[in-house]
This record gives sequence, structure tokens and C-alpha cells, in this order.
Amino acid sequence: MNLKQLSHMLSLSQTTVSRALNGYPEVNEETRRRVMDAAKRHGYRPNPSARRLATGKSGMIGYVLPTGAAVDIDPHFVEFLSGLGDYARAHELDLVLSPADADDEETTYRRIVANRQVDAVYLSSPRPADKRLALVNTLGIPFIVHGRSEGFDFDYPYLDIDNEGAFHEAARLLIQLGHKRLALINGNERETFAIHRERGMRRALAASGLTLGERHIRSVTMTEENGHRAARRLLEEAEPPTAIVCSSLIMALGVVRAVRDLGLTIPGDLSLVAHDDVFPWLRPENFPVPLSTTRSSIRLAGARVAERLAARISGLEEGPRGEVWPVDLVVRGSVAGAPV
Amino acid sequence: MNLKQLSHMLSLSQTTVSRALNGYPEVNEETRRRVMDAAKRHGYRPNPSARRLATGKSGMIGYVLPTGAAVDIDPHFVEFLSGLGDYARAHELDLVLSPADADDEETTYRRIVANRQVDAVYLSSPRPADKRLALVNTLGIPFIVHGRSEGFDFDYPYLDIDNEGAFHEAARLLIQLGHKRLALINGNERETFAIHRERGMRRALAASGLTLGERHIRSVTMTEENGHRAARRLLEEAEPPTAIVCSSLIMALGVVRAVRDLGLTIPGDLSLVAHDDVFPWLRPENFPVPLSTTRSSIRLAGARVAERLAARISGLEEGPRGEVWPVDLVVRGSVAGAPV
DNA sequence: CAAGGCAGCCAAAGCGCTTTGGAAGTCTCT
DNA sequence: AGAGACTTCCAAAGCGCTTTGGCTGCCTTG
Repeated sequence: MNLKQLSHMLSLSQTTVSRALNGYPEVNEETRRRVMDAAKRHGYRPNPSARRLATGKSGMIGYVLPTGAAVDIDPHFVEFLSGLGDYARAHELDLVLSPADADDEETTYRRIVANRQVDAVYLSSPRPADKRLALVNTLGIPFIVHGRSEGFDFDYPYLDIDNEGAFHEAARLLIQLGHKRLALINGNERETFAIHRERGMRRALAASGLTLGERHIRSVTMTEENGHRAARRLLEEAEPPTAIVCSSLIMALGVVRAVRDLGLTIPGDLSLVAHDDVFPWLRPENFPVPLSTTRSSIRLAGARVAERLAARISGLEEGPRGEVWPVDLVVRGSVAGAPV
Repeated sequence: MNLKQLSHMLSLSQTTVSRALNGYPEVNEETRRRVMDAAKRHGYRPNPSARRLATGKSGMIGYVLPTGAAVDIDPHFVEFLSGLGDYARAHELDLVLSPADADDEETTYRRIVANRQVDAVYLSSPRPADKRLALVNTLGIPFIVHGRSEGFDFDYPYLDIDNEGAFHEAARLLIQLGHKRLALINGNERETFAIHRERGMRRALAASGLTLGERHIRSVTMTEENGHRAARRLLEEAEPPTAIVCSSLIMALGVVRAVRDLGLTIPGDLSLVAHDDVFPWLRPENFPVPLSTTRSSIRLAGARVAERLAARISGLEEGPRGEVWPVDLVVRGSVAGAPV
């Protein structure tokens, strides 16, 4: 059943039927009802390919997925996707994942824009002066960044959490508990979120005349193994930290293991705080010692990004609007006063 | 730059240019070269929307993503995706994720098929007599199942690992080590993979005159918390198992925690084997006691599924071909002889 | 040398929608 | 009553590709 047939049964022109269906004003309400009715009755659904060709709109949002033998997709991605899907489902938006060589995402961005494959895209894990961001900005496709970049002379729309604030608060708590030697096990130091977290922590330390020594900060990709290794190094130093702030729950698993390896205890010998993106399958309250966290649901972020992308596509949202979500600091058993 | 312009510069008809580019035989090799050359020089890329409308092919593969507030996407998904992306990238295939209400995926399948949004789809986590499988089979879109179903009177193309064989081997090893009371912490019992795993284990037990008691098998969604809870229940029974086989590494984390809670040790009091889908961020060799596993890279499976989907789209693969991958049994420190 | 075959090209008809540029018909106002 | 302004609808022209059906001109073949 296509438009031609439908309009023929109604003895109307394709124009009128099309307009009736798409809510254009120049059609009689009575006629519109008739059309709508017939469309529903016959299960008419406009052919998206044809509509795409005519309008250039695809009804899909895009994400360029860096891939490669040495590239691991962040496990957070799946939770973000859950949220995105929650919203997208209700609006019949599909998501197109375009796998790209991690060393050359540009080609892929250009392709999907040139081909008008998607109406909007989102970027994640941005870095300062991120090339993708600059590219997408000049290409003129609607987009939203999940996270933030730095060092651009233009503004852009983003959704980020207050990483700096979160880690500032976490460090401040630890300092108030008497800790003087703090350490940070961070994510990839080239990504903005990691920079912000470090910044927040340094700010809190500076406020008390403390510093974060070079050896007390590790930047690694967020695996259990890396968390373990980083923690071991930290704890085996001459003057080990008495508190660690850690950028992910997965790494925190490794930290806990390292602490055990060394016969130490949490929070007796070491206080630990980690950032929690809220995974259903790994919860901080279930750690051997319930883990204090800075918490922000990445799933909700996914839903919000989808919502804003949809708004941008339909012109409801415009301009470089930034949105920063506060982060909860949830105190559980893994923190205590500094050992004497 | 579109076909019209290109053909005009070449003083050829659109027909000929189109055919030259698409490798049809009825065009002179000399002419083809000229066309190819000009196309490359001017960076001509056929408009996919137009091509879609004309051919009905989209150059994309689809996946219906069950979503909902109560639905969690399996963290394995992201690794599978890595593999899929690896292959797809090299072939300029995009993946369309269509979020669907987890209670009504059928509508979405029908939509993407009716709209010809994708050339092929894959299904995952099938159940016996899975409705999606039957649906997709009648809808006539090329597809591949990642996993297997049961109870159909037709065959279908799939890629699965030998879950039964893997768990058979794991159980057999434990039995040989003298264990008599084995337990299974399985995934969702309604999914085929879980059924196969249980079957494999029962078969190994039966071969030695042993059985898997009702209370010695738990089926839960694969979270750390559920692994912990299941293990505690098992271990607190009057006659606790001396060996546990567990369907995922994430659950194994919880098992290890439970063992510690109770002041027991691995492998002294309990032998443990888990299935490992090979995550980069959580590795069995890094468990407090290195974990024995049945191992199969879900990432490779993703790449293979993409490859076979591509083959089906282009007609290189046909018919209901099933493919079952063997699973490695990797023995590490977490298994030992049964305690006396 | 006529008939037939074939290689190589083309014009035009789709694919199914949106949108432009009217054209009727109806109202309002002077 | 006639001009102007709406309202409501339509025919047809895209969007950019693929594909059908056919037309040339050249080469074989008997």
C-alpha cells in the first residue's frame, strides 16, 4: 500500500494525502480525518526510503564506533545505550552504528554526513581540542557531545557530569577525615573527563595546602588488571597513600584485590572512593567492604542525549547549550579516618 | 556530484555510467575505465538514499535491541559488537540498532522488514521455540542467529559455541578430581545456552552415576550480586557442593566473594570453573585465585556473524547452515581434588 | 549477400515520497 | 456586484539512482 494507491481510493491527490498525514495546515480537518482514518485502516506506512530521498531526513541518529583489533569498546557504552534506547524506542528513532578505523574516524564522519545517513550524531569520550568535534561542527550536522572538550573558540551542545566537582568532593571528604597522602587512579589522561577529575582533586588538596605527587597519580585504561597494578605500585611505595580515589568500579575491583594481596584492609589501612556509572551487574554496595562512590547514572545520560538529539532534529533545541549534571557522593564503609 | 552530472561530463548516458560503476558486463572495458577514472577523480559517490529507493537494498545490517526500564543490556553485547564492527568497518557495512519494547519485539521486526531498513538481521540470546526466530524466518529477511534455538521443524542459519560440550568437559574434569557434589550457577534458564550447559553437566554426572540435585542448580541473571547470593545459598546448605561451575565471569566475582564471606578457600574447600567470554576488562587469570574457565571469544563470534551476514546478503551463503565452535577448557588454580 | 547474433550504448520508466506553483471555489468587504 | 483574500485541493516536477526494452552498427555464418 503506497501513497498513490491510498490517494486513489480516497479520490484525492497524493499531495493532499501527504499533507494531511504530515500535519500541514492547508487541508480541511474533515478531509484530514478521512485520510488519517483510511491510512490507519489500511495500515499505510510511508516508505522511509522514498521519504529520505525526497526530504533528506532519515529518522535515525548516528554514532561512529571506533574499532580495531587493539580497540576495546568501553563497557559503559552498553549502559548508555540502554538509556538511549529507552527514549529512542518511544519515538521510533533508530541508532546507526558506523564502525570506523579508530585512527581515522574522519572519513566515516564525512561519509555519513555526505550520505545523509543520519539526522544527528553524538560523540562520546571527547578529548581537549577533539578533532571529531571540530569536524562535526563544521560539517553542520546536528550533534551533541556526551562529555566535554576544551580549548575551542566556539561553543557546542553537550551533556556532561560534574566530574571536577565530584572528585573535588570526594577528595575533600578524605582530607576532612585526616588523610594527607591521597592518590588518584584515573582513566585515560587524554580524555577530558580524566583531566577534570584530576583538576577537582588537586583543587581540594590545594585548599588544604596539600598536593598530588607525580607518583600518586596513574592514568590507565579502565580494566580490573590495570586497577590492580596501579594500586600495587602505589601501595608498595615508601610512603604509600592512605586514600585512593579511583575512576571506575571495574578498576576498584583490582584495587581491592591489590589491598588483599598486600595483607592490608579497607578502610583500616586504606580508604577508597570510586566513581560509579551505575551498572546493573556490579554494585558498589556489594563490594567486600561497601564502596563509597561518586555516582551518576550513565543510563539516564543516554536517555537525555537521545531526547536532546530528537529535539535538535525537530528544531526544538538550538544553539550551543551545555548541560552539566551534579554527581552524588555516596558514603559507604570504604572510607574512614586516616590511620595514625 | 551526481550521476547525471558525471554522465554529462563523460558524454555518456546515466545507464552506461551506472552500469560501468556497478560492474555490469555490457560495457566496454575501455569505457569502464574512463568512467571509473572520472568517478574517482571527482569523488563521485552514489547517493545511498536514491540507490535504496531503486534497489531496496540498504547496505546495513540490523539488530533489534530489547529495551525498557527493567531491561538491562547484556554487557557481553559490547564485546560482540567489537567483533562485528571489526568486520563491518572493512566492508562499509553499518549496523542499525532498533530499540524495541522488550515485551513486543515483533512489531519492530515487522517494521524494519516492511521498511526494508536493513538487508539482514541477527538475533541473539535465543530461547527454545523462540518467536522472533519463527517470525524472522517467515518474513524472509536474511538472518543469522547467534546461539541456537530448539523445537522448530525447520532449520536455520546460526553460529553457536558448544555450550553443552564445554560444560560437559568442565564437569568431567571436576568429577575426575573426585568431586561428587557439583553445583551449577547458570544464566537465565529460559535461554538455550543455559539449557545446553545444564545438559552438558548432567551428562557428565550421569556418566559417573551422579546427579545434579534440584537445590544444586541456580538460574539467575548474570550479575555479581546474583552470583554471590546463589553461591551463599549453595554453600550454606547441609551438604554443600565441593565444586561449582558458573556461567559467567561476572557471577564468578560474586562466588569468590561469597566463599570469602564464609571463611572458605578456593580451591581448598571449593573448586570453581566459570565460562569466560573473554572481556578485556576482566580476566580470569587475575582472579585472587586464577580461575579455570571454559573459554570462547565472543568478539570473534561477532566478526564471524558479520562475515556470514555479508555473505548472505550478497548471495554467497545460502540455506540453513549451522556452525558450532568448540570451547577451550583452560585449567588454572581454582580447581583441585575434592576435600576429604 | 541476407540473416542472425552480439557487443555497446541510450531513452525513459520506474522506485514512492515531498513540495512548488498554481487553480478553483468560498468569503469578506466596499 | 466585483475585487481581494483565504481556504482547499491538484498536477507535475523533483530527489538520484537502477533497470527495462530497444536501437545501432559490426561481425559471423551459410
